[in-house]
Amino acid sequence: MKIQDVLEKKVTEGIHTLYSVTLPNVEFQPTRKDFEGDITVVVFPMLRHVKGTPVQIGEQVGAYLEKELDIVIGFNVVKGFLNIIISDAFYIDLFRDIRENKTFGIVPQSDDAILVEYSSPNTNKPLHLGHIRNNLLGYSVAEILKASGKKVYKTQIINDRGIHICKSMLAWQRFGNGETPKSTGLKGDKLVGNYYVAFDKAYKVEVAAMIDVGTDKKVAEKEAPILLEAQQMLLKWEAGDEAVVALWKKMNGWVYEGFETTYKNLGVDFDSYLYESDTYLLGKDVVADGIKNGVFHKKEDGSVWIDLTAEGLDEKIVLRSDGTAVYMTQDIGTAIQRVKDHEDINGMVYTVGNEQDYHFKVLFLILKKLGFTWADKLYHLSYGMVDLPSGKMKSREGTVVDADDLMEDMTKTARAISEELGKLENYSDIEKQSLYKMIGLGALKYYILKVDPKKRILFNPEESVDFQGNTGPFIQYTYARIQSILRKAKDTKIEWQNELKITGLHPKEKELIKQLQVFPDTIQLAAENYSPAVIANYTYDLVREFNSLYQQVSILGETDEEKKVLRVQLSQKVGEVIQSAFGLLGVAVPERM
RNA sequence: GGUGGCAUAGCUCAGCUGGAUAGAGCACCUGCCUUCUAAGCAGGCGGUCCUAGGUUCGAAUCCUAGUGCCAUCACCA
Repeated sequence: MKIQDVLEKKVTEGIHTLYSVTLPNVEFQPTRKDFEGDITVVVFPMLRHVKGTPVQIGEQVGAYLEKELDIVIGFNVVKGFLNIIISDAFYIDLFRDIRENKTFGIVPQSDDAILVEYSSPNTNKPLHLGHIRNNLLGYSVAEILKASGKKVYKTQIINDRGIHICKSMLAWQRFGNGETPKSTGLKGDKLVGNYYVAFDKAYKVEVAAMIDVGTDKKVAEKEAPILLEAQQMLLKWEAGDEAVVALWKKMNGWVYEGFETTYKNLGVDFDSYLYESDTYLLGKDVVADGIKNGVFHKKEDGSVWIDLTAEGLDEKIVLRSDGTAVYMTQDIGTAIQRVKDHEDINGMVYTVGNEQDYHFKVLFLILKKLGFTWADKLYHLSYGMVDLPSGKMKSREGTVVDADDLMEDMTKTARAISEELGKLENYSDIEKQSLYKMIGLGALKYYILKVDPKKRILFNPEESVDFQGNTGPFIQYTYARIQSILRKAKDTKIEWQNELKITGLHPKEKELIKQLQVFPDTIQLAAENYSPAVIANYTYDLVREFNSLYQQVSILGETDEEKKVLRVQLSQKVGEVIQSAFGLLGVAVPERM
């Protein structure tokens, strides 16, 4: 039983005994560091029910608790705060339980299943820093939900069709000279991305030339020959033209290969994929049904709309007048398809940037109006943009931070720092390389995930991501130090797996146990809020607490055998929790660094 | 213009359902490596919590209005 539950019961009982009043609830908070005590009862809210001054009530309740409970060994009252001192024995018992629990904080998987969508890129250009945030968030939230007891399916929908990929295809046909990833040594997504840029360049030249000979700018932008040709290509694709489809398949294939490499390096994975080329027609049937049911209405020109003005939104198009699908149509179809594919799911999470807040608001509302009861279980995991000091990233202007390059840079930075510190003498080059990557990626992932998802991130490529303080490497470093202790403990044959016989705690040890104790609640909180930042901040606090102990007392040098055993056990458990928490963030931890 | 989000130390961020003197990191300054890894620890400096009202015993937190930044409101994605 949790200490809070025990105390709540006793406080309520005490108030009832002392004042014959039944409290609806009792408010607790951790005792501030500047006061003596472990947990604090806030007396102010009781004043509504009990007559008296906060200090009086606090004193009486404190005395009652001390008399009634063995674990309460003292108290003090400051203004309206009753600070309770809990016995070391309680925390030692608590730690015994925590230590024995090999999956501490992790709730066993239930049948409550949920689908998490993330990444979902277009296939005309490589992944960039914005995608990295999306991928890290989606992956981490999926892992957190899993740890909170849910069954999780990770998925993505790939936007593989449309005018954008046709542009790359056309440019490749024209300027490509048959280049392939193999012939150029380029990653497939990079190669295709280059042609997307090449298209834009050629397009701009054409537009400028037309304007020079007197064409109106707007007309030129709409009628540049290369653009018209790309649109022709899209029509051919939709008509199933063999040559176009073959080219489309070939170039998309290159892109997928490139993406896979990036995902692998980033350490994210998926249980399933959907392609828009497979699903873009699905929504149309639903729209047709919706017209019959009166959810949608057709205008004279043939376009189909939904009126959401009653809900405070506006009219939204769901089908163009030429009968082709818009994004909304596809998303309706995709959602329905997913529910069909996963009969056990009880909710879906869409990891998509906050620029699409409105889109998802409308999508969920439409699905609800269509009568799908599961529409209430959809959640848009909306996150802020990653901006550069110069503003928004724009792929056509070459201001994007490329995902692969960034990971490579982080690895290089990790190498430079490691070499300077020179702690890896007997590591092989391969071991070193994998460690540099682990640290570099750790820095990057933590840097992005520690920020509340809904806040935008300002990323300055000039100032490299930190490796000190509240950072991934700092936490990895602590983990490595712990492993070093455990290796030595093993070597020196300390009987540290034995049952604890200790009766008293160092204040730092107590603080550490308190911090360990809240790990399970932290996972639940992170899951409820879809926020890896909650996990990141928790881990940082835990690690700070451990380092403080580490510097203040000797662990293996402790002469009292029982104290030594406790400290080694504490170290081990802290290490396990770091590994577990970082696992939820998708960050690996090293044996040494 | 309508709607939504954000605003906390020079910079980057915490601050749980309202609770004590608003916390970390970076940067700057001062100590600490013959003893478990100094990517560390201990301490110092640094705040009109955007502004003005309101609710409350109590507001960074909740409500209202305003300011600033961002997004969105297209037969775009």
